[in-house]
Amino acid sequence: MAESQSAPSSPNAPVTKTMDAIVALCRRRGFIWQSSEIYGGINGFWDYGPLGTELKKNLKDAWWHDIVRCPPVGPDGQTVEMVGVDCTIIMHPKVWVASGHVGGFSDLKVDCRETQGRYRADHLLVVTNRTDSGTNLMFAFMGDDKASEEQAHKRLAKAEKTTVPLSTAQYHVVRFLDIPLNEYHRVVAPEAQKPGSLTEPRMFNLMNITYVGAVQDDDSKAYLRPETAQGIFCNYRNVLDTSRVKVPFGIAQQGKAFRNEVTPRNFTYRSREFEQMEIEFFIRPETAKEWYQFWRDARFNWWQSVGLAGENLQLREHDKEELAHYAKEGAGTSDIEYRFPFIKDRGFGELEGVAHRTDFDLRQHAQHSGLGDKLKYFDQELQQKLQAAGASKEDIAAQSRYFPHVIEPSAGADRGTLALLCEAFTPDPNRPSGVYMKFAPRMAPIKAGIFPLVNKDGMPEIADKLYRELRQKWNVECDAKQSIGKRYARMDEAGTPYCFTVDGETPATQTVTVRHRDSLQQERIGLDQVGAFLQEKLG
RNA sequence: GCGGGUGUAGCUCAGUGGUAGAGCGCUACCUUGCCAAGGUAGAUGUCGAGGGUUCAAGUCCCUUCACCCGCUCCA
Repeated sequence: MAESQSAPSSPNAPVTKTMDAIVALCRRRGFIWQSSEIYGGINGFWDYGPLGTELKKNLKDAWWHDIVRCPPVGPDGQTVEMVGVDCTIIMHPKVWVASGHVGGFSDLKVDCRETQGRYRADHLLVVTNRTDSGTNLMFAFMGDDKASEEQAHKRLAKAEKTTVPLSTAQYHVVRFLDIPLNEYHRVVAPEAQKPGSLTEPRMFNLMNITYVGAVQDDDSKAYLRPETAQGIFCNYRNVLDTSRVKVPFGIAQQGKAFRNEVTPRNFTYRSREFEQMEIEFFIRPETAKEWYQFWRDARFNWWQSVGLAGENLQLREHDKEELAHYAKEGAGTSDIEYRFPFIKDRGFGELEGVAHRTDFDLRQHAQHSGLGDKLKYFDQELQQKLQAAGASKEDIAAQSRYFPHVIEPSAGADRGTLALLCEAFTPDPNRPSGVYMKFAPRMAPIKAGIFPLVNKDGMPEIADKLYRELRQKWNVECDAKQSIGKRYARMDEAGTPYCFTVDGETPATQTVTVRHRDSLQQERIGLDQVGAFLQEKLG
């Protein structure tokens, strides 16, 4: 633990860039705290303090501005059309049946205490003696794994002092789920040496369940959304009907999502409640490749623009076998990854995934909602183009109505905020704080500190006037207490890029000093130039 | 979920059965003349929580919660 000592307890203690040190600074300065701390905390939930809230808001606002209000020019040279929605966290339970979440992620799982393997209970089979005495061993195997099955048969044969193939008159295969609990001590798990290592089946539901209405029964069961995407898909028709967008266009949403992670770990990186920033971008199927590449690169560039410009950021294309169920047939999936200080195995962790989801979701909702082809997009431009080209009526009808394909750039706001924190954390033994937070000025929680050098001789009044003027546009802080060095040091740990100091010369010359966080350099500028200075630096 | 470790003031830690401490930070006042300066005064502890052993528990035992590390999981 000595090596991972966190933030400085004294001004001169050396600081190294470790996750412990970053977490300690986050706590100490009010970026991030554990939720419900006074009750001992709750695993996988985190609160943002004053500085963290500003930081996260800056990231989300930048995303909203750069994606929804002012998106980049598309690969076709056209202005990208993008609109926002803000959907509920609780949706109709059928949404999650259609999306595949209910089927795929609420399974009974069985753990092996010996091998630490985990199995889906309904995939686990057991080979056993039909007429056993109540003491014979049983051997479990994976139903979809031939090697596992053969091994179980061989081991049973050995235990029963017979040979394979086992006589079907004497031996049979049963479902693990059909074996009574009091017989588990006789079951040998796959790869295990001793019997009795399997736990009883437990429900692993990755979605949070809640109940809507005062009566809690199966009919009132609902889920907290595990992704914001489905709110977009469910409103896709409404957006088309009300906002005059045309394919290609995007719908963006920021919002909370919930997942019962098996093991929340690594500070806020894997939380059970977290915030997403998602785009579903609807396109003609044949343009999938170019739009996929466009968004992948645009999103990568965006993360660089908010301060993750170094080699800690990388773009990684998924291998085929890594692809999600909805993306198997698509143009690809890639992760934008950041090298967090805590992830040891590969070094990089996902910030955003860009996936070609094909038309999977819209088709699923078309089917489950019963709307069918009514959820298809009617492409009038394409229809006119086909008519002009002299296509047959049948072809025009068939081709101009379709389910758009979707490119989904899905980013984590909390992971992004954490990456900003990690990237900004800069140890510096030459400054009193031992560390400063080198946020890009656009992201910095506090844009400027305004200080009277000494708390007298009219300096506080001038500083206060400047403070009141600047706070109209930016989050700035005025502080007159204690020595100027302490105030600069505090601003270093908050990551404030600029400090304006009113000193003895100010009344005569109407100038203040600007102290630059990264270089520690100072310059004098006119008191009436401060607003313009910040405007230029912050964009 | 499994195994190991940790938990005392805001932070870093001392305290091995007998009155809860230090440094830093924080607050007020004084001082100040550009990088956590100095003086004076002050506030702050469910010793992670619950239970047990004991005349007496921060300290020993049990349970639990949280965090860290390694597995596992991660549509």
